[in-house]
Amino acid sequence: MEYDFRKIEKEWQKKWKESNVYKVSNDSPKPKYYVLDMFPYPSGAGLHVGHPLGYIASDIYARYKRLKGFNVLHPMGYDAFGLPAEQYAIDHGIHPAVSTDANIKTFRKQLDNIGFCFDWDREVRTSDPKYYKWTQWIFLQLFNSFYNRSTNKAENISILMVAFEKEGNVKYTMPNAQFSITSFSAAEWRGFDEKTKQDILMQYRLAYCGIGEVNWCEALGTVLANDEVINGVSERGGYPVVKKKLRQWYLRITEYADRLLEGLERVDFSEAMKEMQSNWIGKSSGAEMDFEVKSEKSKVKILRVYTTRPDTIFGVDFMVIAPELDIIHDIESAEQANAVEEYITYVKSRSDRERQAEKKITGVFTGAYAINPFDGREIPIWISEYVLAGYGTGAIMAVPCGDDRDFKFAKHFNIPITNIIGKHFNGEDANPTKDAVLENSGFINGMVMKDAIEVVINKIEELGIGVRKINYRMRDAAFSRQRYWGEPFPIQWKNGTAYSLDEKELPLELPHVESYKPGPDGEGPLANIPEWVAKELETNTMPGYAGSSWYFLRYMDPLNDKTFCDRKVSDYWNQVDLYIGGTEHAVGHLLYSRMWTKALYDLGHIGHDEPYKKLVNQGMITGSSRFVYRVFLTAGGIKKGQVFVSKNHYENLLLLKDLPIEFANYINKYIPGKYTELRENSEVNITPLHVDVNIVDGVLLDIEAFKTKFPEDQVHFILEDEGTYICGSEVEKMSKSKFNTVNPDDLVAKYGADTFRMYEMFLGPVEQSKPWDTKGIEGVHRFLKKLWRLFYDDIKGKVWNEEKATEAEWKVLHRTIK
RNA sequence: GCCCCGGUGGUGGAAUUGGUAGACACGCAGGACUUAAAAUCCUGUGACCCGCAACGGUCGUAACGGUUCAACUCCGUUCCGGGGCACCA
Repeated sequence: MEYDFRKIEKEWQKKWKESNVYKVSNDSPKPKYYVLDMFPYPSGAGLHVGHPLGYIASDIYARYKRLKGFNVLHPMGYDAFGLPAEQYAIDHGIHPAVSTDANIKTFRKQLDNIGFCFDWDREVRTSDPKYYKWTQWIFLQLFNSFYNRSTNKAENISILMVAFEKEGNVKYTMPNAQFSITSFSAAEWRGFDEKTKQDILMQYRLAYCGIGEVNWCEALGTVLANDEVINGVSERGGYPVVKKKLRQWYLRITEYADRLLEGLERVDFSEAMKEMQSNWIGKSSGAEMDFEVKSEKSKVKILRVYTTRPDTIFGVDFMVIAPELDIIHDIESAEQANAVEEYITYVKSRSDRERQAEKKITGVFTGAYAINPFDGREIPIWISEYVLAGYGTGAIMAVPCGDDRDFKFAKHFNIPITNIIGKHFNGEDANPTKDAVLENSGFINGMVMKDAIEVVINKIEELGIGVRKINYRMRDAAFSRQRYWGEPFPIQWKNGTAYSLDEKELPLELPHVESYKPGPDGEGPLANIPEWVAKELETNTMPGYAGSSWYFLRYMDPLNDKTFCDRKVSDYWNQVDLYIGGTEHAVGHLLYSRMWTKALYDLGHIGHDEPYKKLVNQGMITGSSRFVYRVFLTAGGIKKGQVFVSKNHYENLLLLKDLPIEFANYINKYIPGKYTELRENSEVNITPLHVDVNIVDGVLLDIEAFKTKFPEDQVHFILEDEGTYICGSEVEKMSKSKFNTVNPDDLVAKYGADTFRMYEMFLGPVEQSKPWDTKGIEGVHRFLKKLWRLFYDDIKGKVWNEEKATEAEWKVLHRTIK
């Protein structure tokens, strides 16, 4: 009785299905355990062997926990809204809903093949109106909330309105300092018209609309979030991204910066992951500090800067303002005005991309001076593109002996450098140390720098010339896309004011469109639909991360049509105990879903404020590409023949002078022309070509299989001495164009799901990235056959019985397990 | 440039309050079975040395140095690989 995996697996999969064995109840006396995979985007390409790695790992763990007596929630679904489906629709005229549905069917079939123990009754699709009804509902929760900084949580906006009626906004600092009205009394509030009131409330909402500089990608026709832009180009497709001012929806994630940071201490994520997130949040503490300005116009009296190093105050040799700041025109001298104007024009001409790619040292003197409040020194005020308008106050105090950028700037423009750290500064490099003893530093002379920081902050607060201040690098997250294939906003505009739709009107369904072309003025395709526009409905749609920010909650209670997830149910399942997925979502999905969880927690909809207890990041499975080497003679050569040379010959060919005689003979066989000619003319073109890895065994090419792809008479081979063809190899990303993808279906068909699953796990640690190599799968398959034979002999059949095991047998068993 | 993680046989990896390095498995080699091959079973398998053999010896955890009776494990320096950040003051 041999190991007939096809029969075995088919039989069991059928049994599982019939008996609903993986159906999970929300009502169980067993302790719960929640194992979650990052749900896939159902792309048209289907699964390759890299995708199931994490699913297999989580599946094994889910089974383990189930056997250990836990009630295990292990669901699967689809992140079905997104750009590629829409792009495909534009190119092929197929509605995204149709192509997405077809893709999901393929995915499901492939997943079933591998024999996962998902509870498919809990499947979710983010593009399903029954699902996005609740995405819209949660959006409205955010829209109708503000962040109360004194209670440190999200609260309903009505609380704010009551407070405004009573006492204005004294107790509630407006998060947006740029807004035209930042403080008002109760009387003033009552005097405002409806539109002004709504505009003010918008400045507080956790989901808000505003005009902002956004990352606009012309090629994709949409706005992208910061984490979707890599080095000035779009993450998807690598298209140029420019800054553009547009009306946008945002999530006020900055209000959660501290809690997102603090929460990291309570979760089990890898250090690398935590670091990525905390870098992204980028908390820094220091002080804002005012400098008196001395300028011709004397319009502006104060320049406010942000610094993390108040201890270096006596080393300030110049100030720098970001070129975008309006204050520049109030302080520039008549003499410098032209130069300043010229410089601002130059900066405007530079794209973000250029600014990041070539970090040139540029800048111009404004003609104005700042006064150091501690020693009265006059400090020249410059403007330069290296200071960013969006961070801190957009102005800095420059300390060239301690900061590399300031140092280079000072050197470039010949600004004298004050040394406040003695021998720690060598005059050739800045030294950012905090451990030096201060010199030339007035009242903090002789102090160690890190101790002086506190002393100086206290002093400036005492003198009333500044405040202690914490800054974050993280910005509010752009939350709208000028696209079709996403959740519509449940928002209706009336006289330029956004109002939420009533809950009863949800879901606001995505209407059918004929064209996916963008609407006018940078608006999305929904702006082309007259009925939509007539109702003044929002024409933007939500970004891809909207649906994925809360899907782990919907799995708990997927069919509920009264609420997104019953509170009793979410209290039972609570946090995801084990979450498995790739690192690419470190600062996107993971941060957003953590924020949504915290907001839902604040508003009392769920009972926990961190969604994932433990996160494991599976490594990427890279492809191992194989190459054949094609030789063409470009002059007087063969007309239609192609010669494929094996690897060793290829390497020799690259070193023409080392070409062995035997090889010259080969060439004579297939290529007209003498070896010497070849050498002198070098009119030979050798091209490595990707060859389908599925017809290569290790590095040995299946020559017969290869020949089927080319007409026999046109293909010649120059083989190794043993008569084999050795391919070249290289590790690359797995992709169809590189012919290095391996389809799990083929492997499952050949070896069975158990072999395939075991082999994926055998490849190495889940967290590690590693190249796929089918070579070792035979060994795992043999191992499983051996295991099978422990129970069934090929001839004798069943070799086990139900007798009680002897002590010796128990020993063997446990030794084996160990 | 800065930050984080890692480096043990041909391969995946065992072994750390410092105490027999390489468990287990894959692969590979030799043998058995077979007309032959596959499958299967048995044996061997870090490198080197001595010996008919049993036994034994030397080296060995990226490299070098240090602490220790004792180092894969602790410390220092360097090299290599992977990942992240990159004008955030």
